[in-house]
Amino acid sequence: MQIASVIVDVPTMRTDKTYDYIIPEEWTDKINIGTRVAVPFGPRSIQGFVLDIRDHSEITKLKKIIEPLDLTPVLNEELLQLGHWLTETTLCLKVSAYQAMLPSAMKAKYKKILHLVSDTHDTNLREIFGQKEELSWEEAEERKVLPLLQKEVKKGNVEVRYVVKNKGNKKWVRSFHLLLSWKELETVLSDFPHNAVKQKCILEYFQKTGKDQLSINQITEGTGATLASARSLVQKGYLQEKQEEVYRDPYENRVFKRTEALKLTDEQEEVMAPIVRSIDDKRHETFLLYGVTGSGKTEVYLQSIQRVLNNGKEAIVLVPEISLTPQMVHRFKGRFGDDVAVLHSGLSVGEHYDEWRKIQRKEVKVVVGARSAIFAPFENLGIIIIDEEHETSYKQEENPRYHARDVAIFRGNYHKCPVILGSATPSLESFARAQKGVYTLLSMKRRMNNKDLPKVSIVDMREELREGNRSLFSRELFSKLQDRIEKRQQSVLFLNRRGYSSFVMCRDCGFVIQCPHCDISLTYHRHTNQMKCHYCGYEDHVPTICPECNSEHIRYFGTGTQKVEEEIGKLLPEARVIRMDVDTTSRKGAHEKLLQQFQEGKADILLGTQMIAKGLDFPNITLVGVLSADTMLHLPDFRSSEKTFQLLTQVSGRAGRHELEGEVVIQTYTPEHYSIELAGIQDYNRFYKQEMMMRKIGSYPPFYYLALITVSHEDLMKVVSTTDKISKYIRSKISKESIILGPVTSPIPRINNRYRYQCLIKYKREPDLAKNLRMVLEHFSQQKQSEGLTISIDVNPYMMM
DNA sequence: AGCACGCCGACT
DNA sequence: GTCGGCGTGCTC
Repeated sequence: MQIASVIVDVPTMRTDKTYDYIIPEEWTDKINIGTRVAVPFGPRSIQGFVLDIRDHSEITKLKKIIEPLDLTPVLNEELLQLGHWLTETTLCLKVSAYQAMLPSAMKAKYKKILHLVSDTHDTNLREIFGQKEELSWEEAEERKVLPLLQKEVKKGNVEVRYVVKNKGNKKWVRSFHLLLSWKELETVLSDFPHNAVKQKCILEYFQKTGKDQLSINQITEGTGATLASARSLVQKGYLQEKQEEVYRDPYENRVFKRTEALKLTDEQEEVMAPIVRSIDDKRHETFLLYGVTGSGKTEVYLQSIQRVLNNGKEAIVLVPEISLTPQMVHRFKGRFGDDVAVLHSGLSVGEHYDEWRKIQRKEVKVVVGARSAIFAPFENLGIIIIDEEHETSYKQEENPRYHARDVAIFRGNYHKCPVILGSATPSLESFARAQKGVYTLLSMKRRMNNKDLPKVSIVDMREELREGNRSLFSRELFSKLQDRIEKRQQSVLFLNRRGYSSFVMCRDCGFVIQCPHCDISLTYHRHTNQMKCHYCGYEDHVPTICPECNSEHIRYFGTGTQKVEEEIGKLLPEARVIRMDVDTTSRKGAHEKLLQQFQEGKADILLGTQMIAKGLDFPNITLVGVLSADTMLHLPDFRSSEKTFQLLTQVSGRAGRHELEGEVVIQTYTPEHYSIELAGIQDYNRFYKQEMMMRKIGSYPPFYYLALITVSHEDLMKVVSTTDKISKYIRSKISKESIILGPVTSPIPRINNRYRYQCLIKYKREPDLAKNLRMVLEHFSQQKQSEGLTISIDVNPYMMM
C-alpha cells in the first residue's frame, strides 16, 4: 500500500506539517510527488500537496486521498526543495511557500453542497430540492432554508458534501472537425438536400477556408449558421464535435517586429565575455552588471539569453512591476518571438495561468516577468537575469516574505547557471557584495550613443520662495519648459508618490487631519472631494471648518499630479499634457496607451509618479524635471537616502538617450543633502562611499542583517507587554555582538485601530536566529488565535513600517 | 481555516 | 427545561 505525505491547505502553524493518506489503487500512477490532491480533512475536503510517497505510516487511522487535481505534478524536485528553503529562511508556512510558487488560479476554491439522501420520502424536502439531488450552500442560505436543512442533516436525511474545486481555468472552445476528404466533400455538396441551406453553407465554408477544423465562433461568424446546424452535420457523420483547449493570449493580434542582435560596443563585449564563460562552463556565478542609464544593458541580456537558448536551455528575466512596460516586452518578443511568456499582475488570473502552462509544457524558453516569475517551472535553466536589481518591488511584503534575488541565487546554484543583477544604481547590499568578491562586478560606464549623461541642475526652492516665486515651478524649470514647447521637444515632469502628495491642513493652527483608525494623515482626492486613508480605506468629506480651532482656513496642501496639471494649464495653456498616475492608469491597458500617445508626439509634457521613472526611452525627450526631490528623503527608513539617489538618477536617465542632448532640473528644499547633490553629478561611487559610512554608523545593512518583529493588537498594553517579552526572549538567546532595538513603537503606531510595536534585531552571524524566531511564533501562536494578537516576522525587511 | 464539542445565559 | 452564544481543540 502506498502512503502519501500531504501538506494541507490550512494556513495555520498547528497544521504546518504533513498528514498521511492512503493512495487508492486506481490513482497510483496519477498521484506522484508534487501533485496537488483533494483530501478529506476532518469533516471537509481540501486541497493538499503531496510531498512524499512511502510504503508505511506511523498513523493507524488513515484516510484515502479523494482524487488528484493535476495530471502531471505541479511541483518538481527543485521547487519542492526551494519551498522547503523558503519556509526555513522566511519563517512562513509550507502551504504559503508552495502556493506562492504557483499561479493563483491553482489556489483551490471550496464549495459546500447539500445532498439529499436518496431513500428520503419527506415531501417537504423533496419540494426544497425540486428535481435535483443537490443544492448549493449559498442557494440554501439565500432561500432561507438552511436552518431547516441543518436539522435534516442531524437526522441523516441530508448530508453535507465538501467539494474541492479545481477551478475550471482552462479555456475551452467548441470546434468542429471535418471528417470528409476534400474530394468527398465536393461530392456531398453536389448532391446536398435543398431544405438544409445552412448546413450546406457550413460545408461550403470549410471548403472555402480550406481548413479541416473550425471553432463554433468561426462558423457562426463566417456563415450565420447556428450550433444546431453544425450538430446536424455531426449527426450525418460529416463533422465531429470537439472541445479544444485554447490559450488566452494577452498579446493576441499584436505583431512584434523581429529584431536582430545589435553590434555590441567594446564595453558590452567586455562584460559579455565572463557571462558567456559561466554559461558555457555550466557554472553558477552571480554577476552585478553595473551600467549607467543608456549603456545598453538590455542588449547584453538579450545576447546572453540567445547563447543560453543555443545551448538548449531556458532563461528567466525579472523586471520590476512598474517597468513591465510594453517597451521591455517588445524587445524580448521582438528578439525571441513565440518563445517568450510574459507574467505580470496586469494579466487576468486565466491569462496568467495560460502563460504559466506554456512554461510547464515547455512551449516557451524565455519568461519575462515580475517578482513571482522567479518560480517559473523551467527544468533546464541556463540564466537568470534581474533587471533594475535595486528595486524594492522584488521583495514580497506578505508571506512568504522572500526576495526574488535570493530565490534567483538559490535556483542559479541548483541549475549551475549564472545570475545577472543589472542596475545603473545598484543596491548597497549588492555593490558591497561585489566589492567583497561575492558577486562578480561588471561595469559599463559609457552610454551607447556616446553622449554624455544629461546636464543636471539643482534648484534650491527656498531661494525661489525668498525671491517671491510661490509657484510649483522654479524660474529655471519654467523657462526650460517654455523653450521645449517652442522647439517642439518633449519634457517629462516627475512627482513623488501619490500617498504623500496632499494632506488636509488648517492654515491657522496647523492641524492635519488624520485617520481616526490609523496614525497617519488622510490623503486628499480631488475627483471625489474626499479624504482617504491609504491603510484602512477610511473615507470622509473634507470639513469646512477646522475641528481643532474652528477656523475656516482649512485646505489641502502638498502637490498631487492633478494640481500640477492644473497649474501647467494656467501657466502654459498651449502645452499638451499627459498625466500618468494611479488614477489615470488603473484601467487595463491605459498605461500602454498613454505612453503610446506620448511616443507619437501627441503631448509635450508627460507628468507622472514613480511609474514613469523607468523604461521610458523616447528620442524626443530633452528635459526632465523633478518637482520635489526631497519628499521621500524624510521617510522613517534607513534606505531613504538610497532610494532618493536611485530615483533621481533613474529619472535623469530618461533625458537625452538619443541624438538630442538632454537636460535635467531637480527642485529641492535640501540641495545640500548628499543623495541629491551626488545624484546631480551622477556620482554613484561617491554616493556609495558616503552612504556606506552612514550605514556603518547606524549599524544597518550591509554591515548588519536585520530581522523585524511586529506585534499588533487592539489593546495597547497587551502589545507593549508582548513585544517586551519577545524582546527579552530574543535578547537571552542571541550573541552579544547583535543589537536589539525594542520594544519600540512602529513608524505607523496604529493601523485599523490596532496598535503596533516592534522589535528590531541587527546581527552579523546568528546561526540559530531562525530557530529562535520560530520559537517566538510557536510560543505565541496560541495567544494569537485566542486573543487576536498578530505577530509578523520579516527577515531582511525592506519596509520598516 | 472550519467545524464539533461543550459549557453558561435568556427564552418558550 | 431547551436554544444558541462563542471558548477550546482537532483535523492523517
